[in-house]
Amino acid sequence: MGLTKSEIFTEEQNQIAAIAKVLGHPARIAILDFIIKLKSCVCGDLVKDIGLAQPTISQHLKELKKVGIIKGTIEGTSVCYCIDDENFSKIKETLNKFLSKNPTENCC
Amino acid sequence: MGLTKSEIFTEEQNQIAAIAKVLGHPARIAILDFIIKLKSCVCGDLVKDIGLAQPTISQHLKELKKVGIIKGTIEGTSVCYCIDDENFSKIKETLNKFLSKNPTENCC
DNA sequence: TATATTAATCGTAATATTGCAATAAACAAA
DNA sequence: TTTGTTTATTGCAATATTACGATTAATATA
Repeated sequence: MGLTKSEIFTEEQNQIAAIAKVLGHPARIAILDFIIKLKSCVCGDLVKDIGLAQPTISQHLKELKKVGIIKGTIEGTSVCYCIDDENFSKIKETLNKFLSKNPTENCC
Repeated sequence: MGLTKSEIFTEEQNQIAAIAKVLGHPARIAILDFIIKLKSCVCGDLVKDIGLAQPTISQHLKELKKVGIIKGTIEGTSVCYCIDDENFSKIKETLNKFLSKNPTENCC
């Protein structure tokens, strides 16, 4: 009831789902788009660009950080958010591995 | 609230997020694993294999069908669920396009 | 030190998701 | 037609997510 039964799935299934879940919100995709385009990596700029309240953006950044897609570096009073290249590569590998296991034939 | 503000994001951002969201649950990954391995495509076999109640599996199948990853074919009293190859290819392309846009350099 | 700037955290309301029991619907077989 | 088999739908309880105002924490600057 509202609670995912993680224990009945494999480690890998849970991991893939966890990554996909974090990517499963347009605000987080928009944040990644913004950071990847190197427009800026300062949190405040994200708030201005995306159009959600600062606490909301902060919350989404936290989610992205949790799975290791981005990392934050404190620079004075502001925080610089960047792609965590090493982790993001691993994440992409995990997803690609799943996406590439296609059935050679189908039954219907 | 609890309501995603889809209108402030691009079509593409919403689309990527919608796909990722559906993949963001281990039961749905397990279902895809099962179908892809061609163990069986009958709904009832999924229920037995995965260990969630029949209505729960049925609900997850509905989600997967909604974004076009799978399709269901009625075969007598049972339903055969298979990967919708054409749609799944498009979905993978969309995801890969996003995953491959990496920043050439990083700021931190 | 006082004040501004920036981002995180807390608390809360609204909505969404997950899971299942009960039931319905659709079809096959006796 | 009746009965069994299989899947979908309904209704509901428990939990999670999204969003934001208010506040806090941390640092920079006057």
